[in-house]
Amino acid sequence: MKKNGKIEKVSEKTIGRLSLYRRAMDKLAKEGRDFAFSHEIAHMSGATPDQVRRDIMVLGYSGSPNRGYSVAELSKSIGEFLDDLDVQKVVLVGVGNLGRAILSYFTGKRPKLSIIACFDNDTEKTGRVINGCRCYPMSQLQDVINENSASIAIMAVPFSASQEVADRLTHSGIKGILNFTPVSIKVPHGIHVEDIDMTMALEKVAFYSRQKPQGQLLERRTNDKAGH
Amino acid sequence: MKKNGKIEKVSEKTIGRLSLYRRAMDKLAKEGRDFAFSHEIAHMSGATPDQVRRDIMVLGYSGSPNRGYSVAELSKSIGEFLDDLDVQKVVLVGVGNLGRAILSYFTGKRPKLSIIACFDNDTEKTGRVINGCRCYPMSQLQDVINENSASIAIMAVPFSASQEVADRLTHSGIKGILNFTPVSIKVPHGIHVEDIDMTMALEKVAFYSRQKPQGQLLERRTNDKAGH
DNA sequence: GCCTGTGAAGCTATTCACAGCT
DNA sequence: AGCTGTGAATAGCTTCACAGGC
Repeated sequence: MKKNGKIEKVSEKTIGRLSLYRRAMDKLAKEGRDFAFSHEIAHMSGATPDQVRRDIMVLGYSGSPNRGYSVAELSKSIGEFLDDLDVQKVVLVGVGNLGRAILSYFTGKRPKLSIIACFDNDTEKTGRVINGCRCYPMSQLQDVINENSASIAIMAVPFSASQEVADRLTHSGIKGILNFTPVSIKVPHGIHVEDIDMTMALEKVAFYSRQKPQGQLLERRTNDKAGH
Repeated sequence: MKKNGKIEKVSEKTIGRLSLYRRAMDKLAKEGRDFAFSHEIAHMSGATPDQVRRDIMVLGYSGSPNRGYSVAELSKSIGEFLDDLDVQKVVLVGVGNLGRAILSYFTGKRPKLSIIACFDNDTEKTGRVINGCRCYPMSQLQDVINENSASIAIMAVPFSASQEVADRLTHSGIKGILNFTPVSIKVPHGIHVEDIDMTMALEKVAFYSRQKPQGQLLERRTNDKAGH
């Protein structure tokens, strides 16, 4: 998004990294830092200085060549870009081990994102408050989502229930899904799905940590000096 | 990897998708299917038929134009490509909510990947068996990794401990890390790190599920799973 | 005819390289 | 001197398009 009217495409990768930069800013702010250079932000976020500067371009915010970026202002700019004006309401579906871990993980992490309800079929769980979150039976999914205008769902249900739950969520007006299920769910056009596939991630690590025959194809060092 | 000597670079994305294709094969096998077409595999994995065919090329395995790919043989080929000959030993560091969820999630998921130990500082946990996995104190990290030749670690520790744990893991000979910590860890060259950043993922979903002022810049969903 | 395998084209994302600032 | 902002070049990925096979 440029300062003037011109609209520009922002890549999904950039969106993700902006979230990381903001987290870096929060950390620096806590340490009392007022300014940071692109290479510092890059180091903290696992990116390159070029990426950082290019990503920040979309915010329409500019740093200063001799002091870098203002920690407070960059954080604010990212917030204006990423966050909604209101708090966005989130529901969690599936309160098993993973669901509970997610609940305690996210609680209070981001002020503009609030998990307002969770759902499960297990009558041991429904009606109770779990990790600070009220648990409803699945039958109330639609109602609770509508009454609260929740727009985001986190799915941590057994894979066999994935598609059915996804359908019910999209019918209830959910606009984005964070899917922890190892299933590629089908959603109507315009609904955003972000998959977190832990098995795939572990298998990737396993592949790259294998002893490769001749250390081939994993590298491609050109002539760079230090690590990253 | 071509059939003949020629070595070819395989992209990280392809590695990830091969893992998904194998899972699709496992599912089809359970349903009694013997063959599958690229478009079916694509549908099940959230990919395109072109991608599927191209990814499969690296295996050196070929399908048949009129029956598609043999479910059993494709699964076997992917296994030969992705898996090590031996079982790869995995350790989990950090047995909080998330760590326990990970333990129960992965148990028995993949025969060639075995979580052989977990670690924590909490003396309530150490010495016990948690979700089928023996829990050791952090002080025994190096010893247990070495004695068992573990090559992979899953990190689910508090972010403040991230870098220190990563250092100890790499010093102990760990070759790959699945990092659930919201911190970009620094590792020596040659060690593979895969990050699962749940906060970033949720913020991405939140961004894309926002009602945008003029529906601008969100057009053009490229990697839209639903396709059409 | 509809599929696979694959060179070639088309895109997207990252990196280079440098002007301009302070 | 060392940084930011940004066109231009490059590398990496995906999609097109079509030959070849059953």
